[in-house]
Amino acid sequence: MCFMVRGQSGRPRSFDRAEALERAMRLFWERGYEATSIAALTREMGIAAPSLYAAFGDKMTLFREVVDFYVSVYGAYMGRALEEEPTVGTGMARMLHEAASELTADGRPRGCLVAFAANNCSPSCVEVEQVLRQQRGAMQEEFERRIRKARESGELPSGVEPKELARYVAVVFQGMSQQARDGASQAELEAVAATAMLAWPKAPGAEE
Amino acid sequence: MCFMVRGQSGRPRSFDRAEALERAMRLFWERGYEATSIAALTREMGIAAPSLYAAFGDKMTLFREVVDFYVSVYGAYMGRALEEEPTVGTGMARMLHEAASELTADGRPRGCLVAFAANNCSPSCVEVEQVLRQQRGAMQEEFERRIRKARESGELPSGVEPKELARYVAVVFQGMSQQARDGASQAELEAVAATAMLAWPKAPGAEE
DNA sequence: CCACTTGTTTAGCGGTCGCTACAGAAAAAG
DNA sequence: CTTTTTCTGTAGCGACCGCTAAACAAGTGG
Repeated sequence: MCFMVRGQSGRPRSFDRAEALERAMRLFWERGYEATSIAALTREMGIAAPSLYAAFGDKMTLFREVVDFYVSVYGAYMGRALEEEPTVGTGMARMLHEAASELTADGRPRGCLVAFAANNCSPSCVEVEQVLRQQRGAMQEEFERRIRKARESGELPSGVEPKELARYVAVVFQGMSQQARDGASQAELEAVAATAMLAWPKAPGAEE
Repeated sequence: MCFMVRGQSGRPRSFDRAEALERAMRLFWERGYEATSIAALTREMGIAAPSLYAAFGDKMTLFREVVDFYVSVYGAYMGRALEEEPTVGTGMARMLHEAASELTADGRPRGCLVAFAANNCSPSCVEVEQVLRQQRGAMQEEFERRIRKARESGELPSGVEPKELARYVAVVFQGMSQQARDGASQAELEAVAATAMLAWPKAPGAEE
């Protein structure tokens, strides 16, 4: 009873926590927060309810963790596209182009979890709606920062409003996500992305 | 017992059916299909459950009627814009511009019911999801028809693909709807609509 | 008045929801 | 071995879900 601080006492967990989290993510991704019951989660994760609650807290805490995991894994391509491309225009184009394939990839639910997992919520779980709303806001702000940086370096006309342009890109992405849910193919979404980029402001020095 | 076919026997209904339908619509619009319980509906409509079932059938039948009503009343501006404007370009621009104010109007839920009321559904009510999916498809086809007509009359370059362009407009509209839910103002959505129309194909004869 | 039809009210059905009390099982510590 | 700690399985809590049986109320037709 003295210094048992190794955190290793007691019966060991009988399942892989990371794998269980991923399975939970799949279900939330497919059906959304409220429509995913604890019973469905335990079935899919292969564990009983008390194990779930011991490992992840309550349903909402689990969902938060799922969202964090999703964003860091399945949303990472966005930040990469914006960082790695030399100009904001090619960055946004690449981001939307990659979104077309990410949102329709085989072997996973279609569309974006952040865009759809908590759109229709009972009054009891507005908190969950807020979590995703905040994530969408963060994405939009990332767009805005990149655009503002480009404008300051003279890459875009000074008349461009970063907030407005960022909102436009977010609109296109979210619309593409809905289309993916409704069955649009990768090629169809790529065409949408290409069309959307026709609205992108011309560089200051580029005459036609 | 002979020919009482006037449909006027029995105790008369004690509530206004049309008003009850409208109140139901508000609730579905705000919360979506599954998150709106019968208890919430009866409370809001001011009637008891058996009256609801007698007048509207079950929950899904009521929802279908709500959707039809919504589309014919709150979605009518779309068809009007596309019909009344002389060119497809001004028609789409007006439609998106009006959407910016429709989706953020005071005194009603934000965003489009058809876009959001059944995004996260349990396996038990995929049917409802299909109803709205079909409505979205109908909207997109309406866009496509108008674009095709314009192309055939030489109003658009022959390289334009009506289906692709229609999907782009649908993407913008659905994204705007999401933004409206997330709190975007009418002015902000109008800016998005204006930006989106920058991608609209130039008329064949119009040089710059 | 009575017969008939239809709406309303109360009360509650079987089922699922998120969540947990409790007892047993599996590890480390002594 | 026993004790302590932590996880697992069963079983079920109270609340809510969509929906409805049954008794009563309010009209029409005779």
